[in-house]
Amino acid sequence: MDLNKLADRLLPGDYPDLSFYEEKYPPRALPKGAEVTRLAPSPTGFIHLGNLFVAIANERIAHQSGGVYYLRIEDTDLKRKVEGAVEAVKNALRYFDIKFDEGAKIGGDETYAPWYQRERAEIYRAYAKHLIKIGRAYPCFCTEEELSALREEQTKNKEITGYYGKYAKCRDLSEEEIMKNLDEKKPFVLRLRSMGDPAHKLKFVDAIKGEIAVTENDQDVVILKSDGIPTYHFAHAIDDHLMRTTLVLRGEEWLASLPIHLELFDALGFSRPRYGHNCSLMKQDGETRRKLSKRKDPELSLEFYRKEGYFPRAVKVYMLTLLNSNFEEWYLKNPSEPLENFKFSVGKMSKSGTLFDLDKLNDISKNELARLSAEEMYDFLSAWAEEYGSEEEKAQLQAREKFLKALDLCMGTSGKKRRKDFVTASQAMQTLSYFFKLPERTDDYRFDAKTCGQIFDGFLKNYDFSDDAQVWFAKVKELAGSLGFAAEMKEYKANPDAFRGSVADVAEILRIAVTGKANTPDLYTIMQILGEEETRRRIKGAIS
RNA sequence: GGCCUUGUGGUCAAGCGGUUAAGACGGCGCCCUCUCACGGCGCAAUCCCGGGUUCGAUUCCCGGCAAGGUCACCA
Repeated sequence: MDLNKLADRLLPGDYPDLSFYEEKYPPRALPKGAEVTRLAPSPTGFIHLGNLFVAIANERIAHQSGGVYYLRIEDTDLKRKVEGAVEAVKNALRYFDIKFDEGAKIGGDETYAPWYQRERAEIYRAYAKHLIKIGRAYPCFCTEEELSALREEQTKNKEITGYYGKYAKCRDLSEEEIMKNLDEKKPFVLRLRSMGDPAHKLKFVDAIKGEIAVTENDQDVVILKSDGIPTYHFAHAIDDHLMRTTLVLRGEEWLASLPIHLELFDALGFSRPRYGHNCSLMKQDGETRRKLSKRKDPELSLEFYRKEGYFPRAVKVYMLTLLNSNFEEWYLKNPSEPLENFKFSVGKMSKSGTLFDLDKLNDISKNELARLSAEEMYDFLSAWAEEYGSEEEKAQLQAREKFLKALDLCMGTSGKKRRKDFVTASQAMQTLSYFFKLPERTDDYRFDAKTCGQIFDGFLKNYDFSDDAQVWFAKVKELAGSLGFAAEMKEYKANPDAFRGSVADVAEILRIAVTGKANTPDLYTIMQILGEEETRRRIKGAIS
């Protein structure tokens, strides 16, 4: 068979010689050891935690080695394409402080553009034509019905499914048959003529998993779909070669197709990049654990974290602690160093599936927010409210001075000890709400109305807004004593039966009256922030 | 089902032939304390199972088992 003729018939037109592309996209001039990595999402508009997870690893490796990190869009499947998705990806990653050097909607060096696979169709076809000419690709006219019938039969016979060996019907079509099909305008796909043998197992060193066994590929996979657009596998080989990627860090779900990629690189005459397959984020679901799923798990969506108001750095820190097991210890020892100073290593990435732990994230979030000044916290909350806050919350933030005082109290920014009251922006706004209006009581009075009334009356009678904290508390103690409550906790603990309760109970009743809650930071300061009028109004209102 | 990967407390995990088997989160208890938060101290809890190899296996080998991934003209 005249392969050149076949190639011209299948992919008519002039395509540049392959050396053209080699020269157009030359090896990158980078220092020794520099890694070129990428993030290559498909534009579905849904960017999730798993993307962020691998994105951070790729970013760290590129940048700490003095290499390049780029964004490529895998838009070969138009069924999945969503308008504005690329913007969404870019924005989401920027929110979490992941910076690209070049790529789609990024700008930067255009040498290796275009970054959209749809715009690279000519390149793929040129290589596909080459594969036809050297006998490594052939047209397949099988219909989807035929293919699924084949699959069914194979399944029934407990055979391996797919297009391979004797099942590859179109693999050995004669020239006449091919031409006849073409004349009849039958649609076709281009398949790889695989030379692999699954009986051959090869050792392969994965950058994360270490030495693994790979079974040679023997599937004649589709490389060009009937619309002339490449499949992922083919585009991956060509793009990562031409964009001069040195390390392909990707999710573990790709491990199964590694044999295909290996064969493709070899068939195309490309040297292979290194690969690292990282574990996916899992979630406990009843008895078993599974991959985080888009439909069932809102916490998979990055939007979830923005909406809840997680501090972006906290999410990043959590990802880093999952990504590199020694990060946490380093961070504990070097809390004020930039995160970039941590020596990230691919080899330390976890081999096994990691269960996503919201408790752990929350703990990290608390710590991260506790590092902020009141002003920084205010700015963070304002930015969050701008996008996700209610009108009421926005109005509360308008009272900046008062808000800062409340933050100062709740964060302990002017005391010796920092408080860690805040986990997320939405939770913080919720927590702070009693500074602006008396919320519904979340805790009940543990004493009868008469006792409470006595406490309110007694407090109001002696309350002087200009008292300092010591005097104020002395008065509360005095009030407690006069009503048969222990003024000193020590006395109470020594002999609880001798009192109706303690000064703690008295303070609690006042606290609930003023804030609706049994637990808050220092009540004196809260009253100072509220002002005398509001404080009195709330306590009076509590007398029923 | 085939192939691949993984298997240390509830979770994330250190470990790499001999350890009282780190640490962090969570849980529980105590202290501090007007409550909470912070902080301090402490407790409970782990090497998937079975064979080897070895003076000695969490660690090395083999075999099970379990979990996960993947088997498209989706990525």
